[in-house]
Amino acid sequence: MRIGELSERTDTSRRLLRYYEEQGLIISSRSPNGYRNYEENLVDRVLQIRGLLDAGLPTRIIKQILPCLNKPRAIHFPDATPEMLATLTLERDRMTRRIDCLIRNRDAVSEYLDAVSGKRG
Amino acid sequence: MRIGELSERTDTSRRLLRYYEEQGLIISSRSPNGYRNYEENLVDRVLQIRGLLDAGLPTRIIKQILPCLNKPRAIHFPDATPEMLATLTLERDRMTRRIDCLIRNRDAVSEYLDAVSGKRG
DNA sequence: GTCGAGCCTCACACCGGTGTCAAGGTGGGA
DNA sequence: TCCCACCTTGACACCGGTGTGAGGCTCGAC
Repeated sequence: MRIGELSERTDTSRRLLRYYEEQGLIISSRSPNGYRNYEENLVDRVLQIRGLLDAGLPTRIIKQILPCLNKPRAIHFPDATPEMLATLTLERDRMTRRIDCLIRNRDAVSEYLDAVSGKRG
Repeated sequence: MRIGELSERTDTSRRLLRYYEEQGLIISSRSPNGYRNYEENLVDRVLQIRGLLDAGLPTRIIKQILPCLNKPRAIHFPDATPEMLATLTLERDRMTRRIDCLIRNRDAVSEYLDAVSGKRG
C-alpha cells in the first residue's frame, strides 16, 4: 500500500511515517515512480511504534527492540551482538521500572477517583 | 533543605528542580536571602515526578495528578472540578494503555533475551 | 491536455525537557 | 578581608517528535 493508506489505517501523519523510515524503524520499497510501497504488516508495526513512543521510548531504542518482536521470533535470531544484548537487558529493566512506576501512579489516581466518586455523592 | 541537598538526594540537577518549580510541580519557601527551602517530603515528590516524566507524562498532566497522590489522600480532597475529574479519568486510561503496551513489549524483549541466552549457549 | 490528488524532498519552526553559561548576591572559614 | 561554595535569575542552545509549507513529479479522470 502507499503512504496515504498506511497513514489512514494507523492514524499517523505521512510526515511521521517518513520520519520513522528515516530513523530506520520501518522500511519501504519504492515503485518506479519513487512512491513508497508498504507491506501489509507495517500497519501493526507502526501501531507498535506509536505505542512505544507514547510509552516514552526514544526511536533509537525502539529501533533496537523491534527486530526482536517479529512473529517468527524463535526462527531467525538477528545477529545479536553482546552490546546489543546488554542494551536490551538494560532497556528491559528500564521498562519494568517504568511499568511499576506507572502502575503505582495509575492506581493512586484510580483510588482517588474511586474515593471522589464514592464520597457522599 | 536547600536546593543543593535536594539535588543530591534526588539525583536531579538544580536546573531541573527550578524548572519543576516553575512548572508548578513543587513549591519552596524562601529564606530571607532568597534561597529556596524544601520540606523533607519533597524528596519523594521529586522522585515521583521523575518517574512520571520518564514514563512519558508531560509536566502539565503531572501537575494535575500530583495533588491526588499525597499520603493523607482521603482527608483533604482538593477542589475537584468536573473537568479535572474528566482529565484524570482520561489520563488514567491512557496510563493503563501505556502500561499494557509496555508490558507486552517488555515481555517480548524478555522472551527474546531468554531465547537467545537459552539457545545452544 | 489539463486538473487535481497524491506522492516526493527539503527546510524551517515549535514545544517540552534539559544542559550550560553569564553575572551577580550570600555567607562561612582561613 | 578575601575566597570559595552555594545560591539567584536569565538567556541561549540542543535534541527528539511533530507540523507545515514550498516546489516539483506522477497518474488517473475528464
